[in-house]
Amino acid sequence: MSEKLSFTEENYLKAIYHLSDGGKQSVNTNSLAESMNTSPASANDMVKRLSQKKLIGHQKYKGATLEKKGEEIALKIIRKHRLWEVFLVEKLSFKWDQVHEIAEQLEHIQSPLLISRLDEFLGHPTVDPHGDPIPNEDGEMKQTIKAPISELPVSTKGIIVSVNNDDSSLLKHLNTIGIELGSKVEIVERMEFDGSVSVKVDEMKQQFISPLIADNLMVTVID
Amino acid sequence: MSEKLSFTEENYLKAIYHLSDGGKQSVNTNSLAESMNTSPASANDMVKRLSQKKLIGHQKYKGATLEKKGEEIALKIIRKHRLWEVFLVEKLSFKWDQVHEIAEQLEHIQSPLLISRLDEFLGHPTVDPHGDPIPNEDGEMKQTIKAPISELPVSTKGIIVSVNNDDSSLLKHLNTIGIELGSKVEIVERMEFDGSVSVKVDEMKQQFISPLIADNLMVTVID
DNA sequence: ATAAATATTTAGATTAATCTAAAAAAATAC
DNA sequence: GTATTTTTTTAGATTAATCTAAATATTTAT
Repeated sequence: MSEKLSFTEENYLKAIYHLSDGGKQSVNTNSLAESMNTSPASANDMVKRLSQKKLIGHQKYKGATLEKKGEEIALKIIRKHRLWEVFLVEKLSFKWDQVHEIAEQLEHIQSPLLISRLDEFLGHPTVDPHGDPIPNEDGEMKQTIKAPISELPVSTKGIIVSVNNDDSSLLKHLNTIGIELGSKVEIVERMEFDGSVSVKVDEMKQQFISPLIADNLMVTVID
Repeated sequence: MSEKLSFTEENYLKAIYHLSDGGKQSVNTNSLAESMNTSPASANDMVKRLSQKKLIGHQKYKGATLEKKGEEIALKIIRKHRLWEVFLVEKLSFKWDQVHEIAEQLEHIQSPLLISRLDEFLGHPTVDPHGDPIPNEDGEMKQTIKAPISELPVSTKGIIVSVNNDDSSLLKHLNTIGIELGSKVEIVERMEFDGSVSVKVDEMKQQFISPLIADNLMVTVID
């Protein structure tokens, strides 16, 4: 059936998937080359190769578009990447910002059984430690909901994905109360009179959060 | 420092390590080629390459011998391979005979931190699911002790590594009582009057084992 | 709508890892 | 100790993935 792809080919497919915003747009040679840290000529060579294999579509001077088969492969790689990231953070105590490079390697391991077992072992997570959604076995991804803590109902769980504010004293405060990008939070209680919020951080310590902070902490909702 | 090796180069080093019985003997081109499923010409090409990099020693027509640096690398790969096998069996419920191929891929992932974390996560195992010893971070391997169940003292733990007997009714019996290659056993009690033994299998069910079987089940001792 | 800037493609070369076929050396057999 | 067999090496070719430099097409600006 489908002949085995090289790591490089897989990486190109993944890059095309991301740059095309999930296969919606076509990807021009230069951005692809930049994303792959290579020359436009090399990117063009690879575009020809992948197009020959019917994984992407390509007309001269018109950029690359994912074909169905190519998109399937890209989604499988993304699934593997994100599952491994969950493993590294949840089981091996890595921080959210240490896992990407390792997952870039692990995503190329070939074994469907390994991935389904890993998925089960991790409890079928739907988002990775950066808050990005994990495609299921059929390549379907749940749409993620991203909102400030101030807008989430009580008992919602989520992952801190960004801080809408770069005031250094705010960042320092977050640091001291143990909240960082990638932290898992659960809304415990909301004080309606002033909008302050009580959250549980990383399934451990409970923290009180001021209305201002609650407005600036963006969270991706889990489940 | 040491330039990154290709998967192929790593695999050759590993093969040379195994074929030379841990660096003791020199390895001839033909056996290396056979072990790598390739032609003697290709193996010879690679021997030249690795010798150029000072990872192995090589004189024309005299075969290949591991240099210190090459042996270190080989041991690191073997360490990774065996740790991943433990992970697959202990954490992802693979059977001992399903893990080799996947570990062949995982052993090439580069990240010392990943391996030390994995080692810790698995509780610093000293043998893999086949009973082979796992080198530590310094490349040292505990010598394994292999003996029939009949000779092991009470409370010893081990892994079934072979059955010294291919009587099919014995194999069938082992099968029905849930003992197979790779099973983890602990000696619970020995009946001195007839040499029969009570063992705990895979940390669950307790089983009674006849003297004949106890003599024929070879075990590698853990710890 | 033409010129200038940008993007894309082609041509030709390079490197790693392989191959086949043939030559050369070493081991073995008689 | 010569002939035969086996092992090892060389020579030359091939394929994938890359590169640089040059050529060509497209887009943008005036």
